[in-house]
Amino acid sequence: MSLLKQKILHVASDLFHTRGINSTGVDTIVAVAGTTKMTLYKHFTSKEILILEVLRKGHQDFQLWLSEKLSNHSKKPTEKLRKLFDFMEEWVNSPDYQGMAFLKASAEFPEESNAIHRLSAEQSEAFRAYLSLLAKDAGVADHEGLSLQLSLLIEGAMQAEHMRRGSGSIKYAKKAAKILIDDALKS
Amino acid sequence: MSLLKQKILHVASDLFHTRGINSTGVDTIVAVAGTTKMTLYKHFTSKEILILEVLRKGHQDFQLWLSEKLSNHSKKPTEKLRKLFDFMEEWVNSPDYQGMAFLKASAEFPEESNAIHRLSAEQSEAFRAYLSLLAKDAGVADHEGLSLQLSLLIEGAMQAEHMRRGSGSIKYAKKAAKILIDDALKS
DNA sequence: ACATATCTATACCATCCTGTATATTTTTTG
DNA sequence: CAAAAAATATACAGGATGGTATAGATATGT
Repeated sequence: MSLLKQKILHVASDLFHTRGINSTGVDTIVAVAGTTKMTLYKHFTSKEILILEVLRKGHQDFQLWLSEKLSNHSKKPTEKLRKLFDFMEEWVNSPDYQGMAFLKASAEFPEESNAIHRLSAEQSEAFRAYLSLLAKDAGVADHEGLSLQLSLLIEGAMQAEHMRRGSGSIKYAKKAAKILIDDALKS
Repeated sequence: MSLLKQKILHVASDLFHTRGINSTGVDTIVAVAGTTKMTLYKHFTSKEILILEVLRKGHQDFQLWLSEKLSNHSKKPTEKLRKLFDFMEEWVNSPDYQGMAFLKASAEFPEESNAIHRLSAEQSEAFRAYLSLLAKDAGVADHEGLSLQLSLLIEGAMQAEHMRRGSGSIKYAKKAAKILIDDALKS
């Protein structure tokens, strides 16, 4: 992938996160990225395509980062599950954290027929399915249920951390997760 | 308040919810409400003011509805706390449910300097404070912590229910809430 | 019936937005 | 160095948007 294309993707992701997707025009994106509209439209056939690629890259980066962190930490499934929220906290506090893009995207494009909305929903579901697998490996009977609960906590905490920074959302989400995981493991 | 003004507020709230705020033009609002732009701008000096009033009304309606339901149900604080998620479920399934507006609004207007964003953050915090009061009355020591956790679950569930309808988010949020409340009450 | 306030109808302006046309310059590659 | 590819500069079309101007219609209360 061309350097410029990467730069555009990164700048767009940043602007979408700080100003919102609909409120960010392509003129702003190319200005910040230090290029022109012609080049942008040579790499992305439309703004919608650009948005979709930003979402895809963001989700991929996050999933890769998380699963690598988890497998580096331990081979034992229950250890992984227990360490999950520590890594989520690390992710939120990492310098170039740009939110969970699909959360905002689905809010800005609420119609189910919309391609951006559908991709967001898929990513949200994929993340939950990943959590479900973690829980299953750890021997949780109702791993589907637990994964849903954990994803609610995480998505809620992301949202809250964005709305009221420094509210300690992650910290309390972590405590809640511990209680839920303990409960799910013993039954 | 004039009937037309109410109608405009209601239609705007509905359109904001189904199509998004930024994607809904004032032309569309007046067309659906069966009136004209002149009338709209006589009642609301700008689109931003309209958005703010929609948010205020939505939040007020919800808070009134919930606190009334809770006090009608029982006078005992612990009973109220335990019944909370049942009413949340009822709210989500009610015919004219239009989401928790402040969640989406804060996503569409992410800048902290923005008036809409600030109101959203205030409402989110007000809701959490209300939950904290419920928990405190029920004798929960760390009522601030529990209220934060419950609000994460609720906001996460609202978001999820909007993204993947019929995912059973509320049902599992309710189970999680029960576990967290039990844990908080016994310690 | 008269005066006042509210609502409608319609046209319009200025601005912003996505996307394209055209021509020129820079970079890469053989 | 020459040819091809990629990037720039700039201007502009076409449409949507928020908001206003003007003038007429309808309703309300006295």
